[in-house]
Amino acid sequence: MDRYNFKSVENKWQKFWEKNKIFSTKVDKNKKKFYCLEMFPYPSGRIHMGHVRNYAIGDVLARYKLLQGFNVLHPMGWDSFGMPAENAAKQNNLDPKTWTETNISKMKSQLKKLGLSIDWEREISTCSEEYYKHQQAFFLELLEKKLVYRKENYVNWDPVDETVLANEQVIDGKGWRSGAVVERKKLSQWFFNISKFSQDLLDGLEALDSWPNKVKTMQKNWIGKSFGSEINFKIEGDLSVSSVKCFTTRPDTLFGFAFLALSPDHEISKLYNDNIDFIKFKEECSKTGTTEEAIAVGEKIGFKTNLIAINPLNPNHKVPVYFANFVLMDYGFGAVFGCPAHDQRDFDFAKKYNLEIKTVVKPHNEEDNFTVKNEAYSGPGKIINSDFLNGLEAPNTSVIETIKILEEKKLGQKQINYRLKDWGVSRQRYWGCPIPVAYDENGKVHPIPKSMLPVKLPQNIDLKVKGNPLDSQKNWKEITIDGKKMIRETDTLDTFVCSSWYFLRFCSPQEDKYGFKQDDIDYWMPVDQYIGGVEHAILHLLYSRFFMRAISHKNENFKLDEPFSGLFTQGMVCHETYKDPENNWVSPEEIETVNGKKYLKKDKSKLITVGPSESMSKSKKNTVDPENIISNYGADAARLFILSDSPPEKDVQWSEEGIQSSFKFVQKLWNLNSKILGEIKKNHEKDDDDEITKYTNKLIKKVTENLENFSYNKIVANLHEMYSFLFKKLDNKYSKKTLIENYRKILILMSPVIPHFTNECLEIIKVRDKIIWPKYNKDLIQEDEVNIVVQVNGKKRGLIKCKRDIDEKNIFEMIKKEKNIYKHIEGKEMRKKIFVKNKLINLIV
RNA sequence: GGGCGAAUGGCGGAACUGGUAGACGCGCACGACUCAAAAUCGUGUUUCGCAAGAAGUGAGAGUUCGAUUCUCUCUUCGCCCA
Repeated sequence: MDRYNFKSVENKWQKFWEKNKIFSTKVDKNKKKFYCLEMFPYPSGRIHMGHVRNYAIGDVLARYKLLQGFNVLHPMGWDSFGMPAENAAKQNNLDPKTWTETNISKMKSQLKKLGLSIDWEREISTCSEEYYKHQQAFFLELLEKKLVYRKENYVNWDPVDETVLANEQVIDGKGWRSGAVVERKKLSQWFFNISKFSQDLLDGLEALDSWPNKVKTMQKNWIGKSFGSEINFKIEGDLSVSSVKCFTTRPDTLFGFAFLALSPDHEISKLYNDNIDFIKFKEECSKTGTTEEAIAVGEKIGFKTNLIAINPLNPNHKVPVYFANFVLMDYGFGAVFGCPAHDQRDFDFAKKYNLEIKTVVKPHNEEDNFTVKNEAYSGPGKIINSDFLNGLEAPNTSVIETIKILEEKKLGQKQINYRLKDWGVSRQRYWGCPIPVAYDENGKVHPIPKSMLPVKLPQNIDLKVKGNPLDSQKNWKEITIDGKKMIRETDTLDTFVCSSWYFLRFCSPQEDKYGFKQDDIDYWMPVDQYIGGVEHAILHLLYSRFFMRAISHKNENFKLDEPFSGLFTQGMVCHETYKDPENNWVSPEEIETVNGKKYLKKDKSKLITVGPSESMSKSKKNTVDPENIISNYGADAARLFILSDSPPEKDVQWSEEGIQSSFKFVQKLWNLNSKILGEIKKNHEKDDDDEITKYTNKLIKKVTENLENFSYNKIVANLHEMYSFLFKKLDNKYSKKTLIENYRKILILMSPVIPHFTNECLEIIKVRDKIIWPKYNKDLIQEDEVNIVVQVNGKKRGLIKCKRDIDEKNIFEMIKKEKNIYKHIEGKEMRKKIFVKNKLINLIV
């Protein structure tokens, strides 16, 4: 038997697809559309196994939908702005643009070798002027709608990268990329008013039935709606402060009030600006990060003022006012009332500064004299020690009742608060989309006129300067608008902005006047299936959902809220980790296996320790290079394996044995193909056509269902079963016509997973003319004979093979003849019989 | 600390609305081919037991004729938020 030459076959079909533009798509209103999108990659220069998995999953779906007759949009592009380009350029004295473009062309050729059904004519790159000029127009549109604004804000400042970091880019108080300890710094920044849509973004989740619940919950928590009350505290003291506003979700614990804590950035702090101790305290505070996590983990410190706050529910109850590092200025009103007994953070603070800890909620299973001891109690219970609030159910009834009382007395009012903050989009970086505004000599903001767009990034600039490279570009910065001299904004946009609308651009990639054509959007959007890593579950998806709302806002034509009607989050690709005797990480390529033991290839005396399988990462050296895999085993084998071992939503373990097994399976399928080819040349006397037709029908049902449910691993199992069935049964001598017809269907079933191989086989058996997804015939799926399980007292005692739809009486007669089963019921009293048609009979004796 | 999810052979994982637990793959063992090896093919492979049989889906309880599947409690792990 001849060997299957994957190299020439894969090359042949990739060329065929490209030359005949098989995957290029146009709007066709007579056809149902399907928009299949995988998250576009950052052009780092090499694809990794995560990409292979992501794009293999998407490609299976796109090809399946194509075969079903959908008009499929399956595009690809590049998320090409961002820091790695700038850093790489700095290190190697290159231009980020050149670096990025080289990477794109490398990665594109790697992706093409995977045999993806992508419409490459729609390729976009976010760092191209054609792309970002539209983004700048969107920015100005949002500015006009007042959805973009500028404000001074404390930011996470990375002193090494000299840039502002988003909260989620700060990990354990350190910059996610540089690892430097993050500082707090006040800067003037551009913000997208995403919080305006908090409720809408929350409500929108309800309708997203085809999103994983996990992701919806994460977004819900991120938006963080909370119900509570705004309270006005009267202040006494020697300063010109009469009251402080604060937000709380637990007004019902007001009688446990022990202190009022203000953010160090609170308005009142200005009155302490000449207090040396306060200045020192503030410095101390700036050492803790601004993330909620940093605040929760870090030590709680306070600065006592000589102000006194008064409990609105009891004017005789007076407590000290502190500045405290754990109070954030942008949550609530930058002030919280401290109730140590029922909030752990307040508890820690009270312990430290010796403040009263008064219990006002008792758990249901405790006596009325219950007191909080070593930790705060935040669970449900009954209100105690609280005068007229005593006895109320906490927190449900008590919160509502307290708010009523506060409102009646005009001391506060009901309020809904969201955790979601406005999105800071300014980045002090060169390699990003320039923000299209300028400032006059008074610092007033002027949008760059549309006629002057795009604001292009200057080229050939020195990236090695400290801070933002654009800031040092005098020639570029200075601009004249309407005869007035102005200075350009030198910050660039967060790259998350680029990825918040790229899926719209794919619908009209060549449109010049605007970011998209309304007609195209009306046809293609929303994305029917979006596929990508769960790491983007919150930000990218939330920002994209916001961006659609921002464009829709005050817009007659554009009425799209949700960009992605279906979402699928795939798991990571993992690999075993290896260490040599000196405890250094070793990559899989440096290892040789002898008798089941792994040794270092270079030095075979050195035994390798095998560690747990972990997500592939360069630092642990447990990566494998997709390009090597494809050139050694072929794209079909790579696709087959990455889909075979685990369900797509879970992590998959890459292994040498696994890819080899897939490689062998392709060869086996090739042998099967040769055998079938030989078989159809013969003239058989006896036909057994029903058998293969029934089998194929069942297979169509299984594969189709598994495709619909993203159970791609089960499809691979189906194909293995199909192979062993056909390979063994072929000698049963099917008629030529039936064999070809069924085999043709089977090849089509396999084609989303291994498209090169199946196209080659379809060509060989000369049935490449009518390739559509096969349908199964329900009548052919039912078996005439079924196995009925016989249970005695719920225990399986045997199987009976009998005709379909046999009744209880007949099956009982048959049981009597089966000695091995009958012995369990012989001579015993029959109490009950449970009979499930075509499945089971349970005899209770 | 809170939320969500998961737990099935040596390993990755199957099992539709409660109805034959372990599909399929890996690994392993034995056999065939071979001077030999690789490749390939065949057989077997949850555990205990020679067998009949018994036990068995993280632990414990419950509902049921029947539970991997439903309910409760607990343990461990993962992810997200803190």
